[in-house]
Amino acid sequence: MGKGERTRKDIIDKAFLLAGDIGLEGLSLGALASEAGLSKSGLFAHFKSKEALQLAVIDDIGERVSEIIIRPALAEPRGEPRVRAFFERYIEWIANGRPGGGCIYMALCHEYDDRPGAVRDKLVAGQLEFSATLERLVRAAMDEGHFRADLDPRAFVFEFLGIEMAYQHRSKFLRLPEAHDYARAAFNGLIARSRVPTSPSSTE
Amino acid sequence: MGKGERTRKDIIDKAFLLAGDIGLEGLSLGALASEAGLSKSGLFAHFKSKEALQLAVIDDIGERVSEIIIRPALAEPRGEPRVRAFFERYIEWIANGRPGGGCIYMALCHEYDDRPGAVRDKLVAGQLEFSATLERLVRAAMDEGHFRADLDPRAFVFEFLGIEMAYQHRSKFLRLPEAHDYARAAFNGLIARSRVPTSPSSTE
DNA sequence: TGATTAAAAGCGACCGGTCGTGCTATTAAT
DNA sequence: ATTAATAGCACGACCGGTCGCTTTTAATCA
Repeated sequence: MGKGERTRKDIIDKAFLLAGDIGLEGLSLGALASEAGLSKSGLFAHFKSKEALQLAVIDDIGERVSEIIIRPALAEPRGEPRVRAFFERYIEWIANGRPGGGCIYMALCHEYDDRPGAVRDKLVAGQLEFSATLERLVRAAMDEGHFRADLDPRAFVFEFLGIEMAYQHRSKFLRLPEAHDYARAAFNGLIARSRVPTSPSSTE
Repeated sequence: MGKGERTRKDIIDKAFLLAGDIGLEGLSLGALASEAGLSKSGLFAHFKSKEALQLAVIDDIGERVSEIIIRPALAEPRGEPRVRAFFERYIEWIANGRPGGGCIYMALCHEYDDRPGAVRDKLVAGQLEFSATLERLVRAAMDEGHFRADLDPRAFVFEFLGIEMAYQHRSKFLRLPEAHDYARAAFNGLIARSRVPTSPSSTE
């Protein structure tokens, strides 16, 4: 029984890596089976359909995100350090590529832009929850006086994710090495704009 | 002959729309053929392979981008209006979805993150050229004193594309209606930071 | 301890379907 | 009659998924 659970986890791990390369939909069960060291029919003993496997992979991604990004960030002091740790963990996840990272929600979405279904719903839910977590961090930093009170946390999240997306796209697809520096600089600018202003009176 | 050229353009138009929905790789020649009103084998009279068709579609996207985004932007006065027109046209392209827009490079890239080939190369080239055009606009605005001299044009382009990506992702996939406003606000912030400072001495 | 047995897991073969891609016959215009 | 273009069709490869059989595993009982 324990052995079986181990196999199931192995399959999800391999599927996680493959999905990072070719997406959740393009993932071939035959390729996954041979990668995980069993036959295609053996897969169906663990997952009753491709969709069930995809949903399991999305669950797994959520757990990885919690473990690798969210939990370590929450271990940091409240306010800017916590938001910054969130950024650092996130950028590191993207930069690592694989193993252990490399596939995050965003790369998997475009396949489902116009394709409704349980997989799409779960992807959307996962990302909304992720955004909400970051938004909560920012809101807490505002409440405790680390960020300016007139900041819009959702706008912050919007810009944050834009930076991460541009970083992922320009480093992984366009292979521009300077993307890393620009991402960090853009994030620093975002933080600077979000901090309470040091000079007391600056009216535009 | 003229008739043939017309048919070829029709096929590319349909392929452009289909690729916007399901990507360049997921595009099915059978679906495309029936959509364009000919048989699957009829396609091969116009394009000798799927790859040739994909390359033609990418060329077509480049022409559309020139026509719909770049050319109108260049008609605006130099400096901020030109950069702003670039942004407005781009955001409009994304918002339109279809017909006539909706498919832009970014949504097509993830399929080729780890798949080398002529299609990937052409996609990369198209995007680098697109980025270079925007970078040239920003650089000109700097040279003519509209933007601050210590601005990094590539960093500007990085943030610009990040905003557009976040907008596309959050409006088309997550269906968040506020994405439009946040994109515009983020762009205004980017412009404000890029302008020459009105208050003469601000060291920080 | 060693034999029995039932269940769990894995395997190869195979199904219907779709894919990209060539070949061939038919059509239609010159 | 010639020729260019098209439709129909067959092909091999691959897809997600099913089925029946064999092997391994682990608990049971003598």
